[in-house]
Amino acid sequence: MRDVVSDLISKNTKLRKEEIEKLIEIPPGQEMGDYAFPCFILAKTLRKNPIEASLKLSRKIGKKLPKEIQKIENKGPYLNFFVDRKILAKKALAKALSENYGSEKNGEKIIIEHTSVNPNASPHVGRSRNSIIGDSIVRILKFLGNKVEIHYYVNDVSKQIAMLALVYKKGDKFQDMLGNYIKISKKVSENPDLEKEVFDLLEKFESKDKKTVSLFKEIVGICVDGQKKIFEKFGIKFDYFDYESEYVGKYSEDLLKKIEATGKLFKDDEGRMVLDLSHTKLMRKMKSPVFVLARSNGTGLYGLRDIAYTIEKLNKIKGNKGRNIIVLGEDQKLYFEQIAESLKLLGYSSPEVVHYSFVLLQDSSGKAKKMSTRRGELVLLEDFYDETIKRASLEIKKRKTKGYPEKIAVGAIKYAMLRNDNDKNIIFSWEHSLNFEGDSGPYLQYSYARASSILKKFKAKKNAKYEIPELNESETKLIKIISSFPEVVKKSSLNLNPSVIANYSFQLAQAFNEFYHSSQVLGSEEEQFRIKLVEAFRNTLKNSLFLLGIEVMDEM
RNA sequence: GCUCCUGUAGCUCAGCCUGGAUAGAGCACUAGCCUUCUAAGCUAGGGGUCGCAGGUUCAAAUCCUGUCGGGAGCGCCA
Repeated sequence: MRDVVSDLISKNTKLRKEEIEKLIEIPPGQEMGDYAFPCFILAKTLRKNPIEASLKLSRKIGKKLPKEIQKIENKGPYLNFFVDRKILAKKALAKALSENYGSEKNGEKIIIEHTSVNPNASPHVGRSRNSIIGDSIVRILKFLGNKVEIHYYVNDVSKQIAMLALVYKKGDKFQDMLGNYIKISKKVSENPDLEKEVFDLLEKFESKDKKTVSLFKEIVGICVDGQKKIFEKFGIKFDYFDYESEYVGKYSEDLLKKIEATGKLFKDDEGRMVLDLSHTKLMRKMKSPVFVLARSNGTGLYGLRDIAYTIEKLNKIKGNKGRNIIVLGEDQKLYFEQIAESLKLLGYSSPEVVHYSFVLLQDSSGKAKKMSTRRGELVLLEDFYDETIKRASLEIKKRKTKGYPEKIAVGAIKYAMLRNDNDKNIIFSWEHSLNFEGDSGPYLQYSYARASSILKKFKAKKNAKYEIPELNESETKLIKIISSFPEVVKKSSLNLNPSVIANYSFQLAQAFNEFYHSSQVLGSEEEQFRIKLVEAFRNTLKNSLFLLGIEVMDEM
């Protein structure tokens, strides 16, 4: 419909269609029409004030309106267009009733790495933001027809695992890891000798001491399995688990030689292998613009292995025009730039990166603080999940319906993690998170259930045809929002930002609830049409929630 | 000290990329609506110097500069 308007204007002015497309806006209120064209730009060329320019344009256009445009109206410097609502509704419904509404067939190969939490404990809510955002991006990209491969990079070569290894006892379970970790962290921070022991153990692992390797593997195995189970509850899956330890030794030593060939690698005063990045923009972002790749004893560091790993991922899509995406916390911004510049030196392009900010805990006084695994000041994803299930079960019991508390809990949590823009901190409070009213996951699922309930009670008549009636305000609003779904999906994929879809879903559900309240469906004169509208809504919301990883149910 | 992100109603957030018409939601608060499709809902109301100060522009929450508050980071952690 926007197309019709821009076409019309371009025929009657000297402006190019693409130019007009950008200028067209949606008026603040429905009574002002469906599209508006601000005439300030015409004022200049016509040498008239914008109000006169608008009048002149409207006289010219008004002579012959296409059938899609019902009327036009001047309002100050704006020219407002009222589209024919029946044509609008017909077009929108036809599209929105198809099952894969909003999807495309792009066929690009995309590798995405997300989650990659330290395998030392159960993930906390802050880190889960990585997985939830990552999973949603996967869904969006797949929905647009791309071939997506999901990777989890397991950081099994770390001080954290070495610390766990010091206190690990046979038979320890995943649930024990966090407690162990907090205990040993405290001890290590107070005792330098113990810290040395930790590093010695890590070195043994890196030099592939058999006993140490099997001990590390055992611990990491328990942790990865435990994490996998939790993510499964959230419907988050991975295609590959890539272990950092695979890149220890020869693999990274070879890489180091290649990096040396760039002439930017040097040994510093203390014997470390350091990459000089003073020629890059990191010059002004770091105290000393270098990237330390190996310790003075010659063993490689995390960054080196990460470069090796990233190159491997990049090679997988080489030649077939693929994309490489990685989801990282905001604490990794500078680090990632170091990786990117290193790759550039080696002649590689760097992956696209999605950064997200941390989840802060709000205490009873209203102040927000960051979570800390080491200090044990955190909310575990598992605990959050359990509490939310309790709350959902209570609600279901109250209204004696059939609902799925697990689905509601996952919906509530995912929505809470996705509704904010990626680079904004999320302020977590139990009170707000357990409130299922208004702007929340359960509200969205509830709207879906309401729609389902209508469709279930509807008895289809044979050969029933529907005419599109005069639309009331809530119907018009709902149809407009439904019809903008494909644009919203595209926008969120372009920015790799699921919050766009989260916000859209809420607007969509809200428009439906307004419609639900104002317009009786069953038994009304417009029953046939309204049923189609409800179907179109339900289908659109289902697709939109699917992209967020939120499941729907017919009853709750 | 330097770099990045962020500041919009009491609280939690949209809008900023791509400048335009009275700055939108939710929670909380007040008053209504269940013998019509699920009240996890809807309607109405109060509540805003869009952190602050400059600048650009016919027009700034939106762009630029500065400044203050919050978050993240800046050499053998991952």
